[in-house]
Amino acid sequence: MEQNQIIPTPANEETFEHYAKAFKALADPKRLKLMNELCTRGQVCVCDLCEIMEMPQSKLSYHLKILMDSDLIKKEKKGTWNYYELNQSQVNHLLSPELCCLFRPTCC
Amino acid sequence: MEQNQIIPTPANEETFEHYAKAFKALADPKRLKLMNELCTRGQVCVCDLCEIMEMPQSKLSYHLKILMDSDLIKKEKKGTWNYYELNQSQVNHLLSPELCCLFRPTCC
DNA sequence: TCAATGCATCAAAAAAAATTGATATAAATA
DNA sequence: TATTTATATCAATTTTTTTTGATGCATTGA
Repeated sequence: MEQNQIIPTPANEETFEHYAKAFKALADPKRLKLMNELCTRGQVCVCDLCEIMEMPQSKLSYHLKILMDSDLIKKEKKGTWNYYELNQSQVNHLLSPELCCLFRPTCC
Repeated sequence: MEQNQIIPTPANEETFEHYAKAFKALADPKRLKLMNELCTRGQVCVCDLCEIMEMPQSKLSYHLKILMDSDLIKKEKKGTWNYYELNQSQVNHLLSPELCCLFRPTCC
């Protein structure tokens, strides 16, 4: 799925659906803030994110799921806690280097 | 607004709102196809786009407006016709080089 | 085993976006 | 000037997304 070399993507319906879904996940200011927090903090568990984002837990879970479904973030379970972090390779695949300081941890 | 050097973007509410709006414009498969058509064809007028996209005119105008409002496309009026084309600098500002073949005309 | 904590999911309600058909406006042409 | 063509916009409807509060399921620790 991910590679370093640029391989042409076919311009078909399926491709547009795929990217539309990814951009839909990015199309919300709270989710962008969420990604930015993960970008600067690294791994964070849901309960900490609730406080950081000042969001009820069910709402946060909803938004985390949307980001997960587009591979923009990753989850790691440690005992009772679920830790989330940015999925750098997917972010880099989609977004320009200009957006590095917001969402691309290794870039700046 | 646009520059070649990378200047850090502040991670505030306003910034997230701004990019959320841009990604929202990209968050629809028809609009992505539209951008891809403009990418490969260059300047196209609305009536031609209607046929290319197989879309009623009012619907097309709606989607063109959304792309315009995020600066992803540009309009040029020539007599009775309105010609639309991709706004390369904005596309490049947002999207990764990997997406070049779909939306970045000069790239491939 | 029992309570408490962390988290996902569900159903209902609210809000936002997309679609549709109709109408308005402006330029071109007869 | 009257008609046609190209396009934008509007209001009503439909569809999709988001929010909210409740519930359920693991896991931990008493």
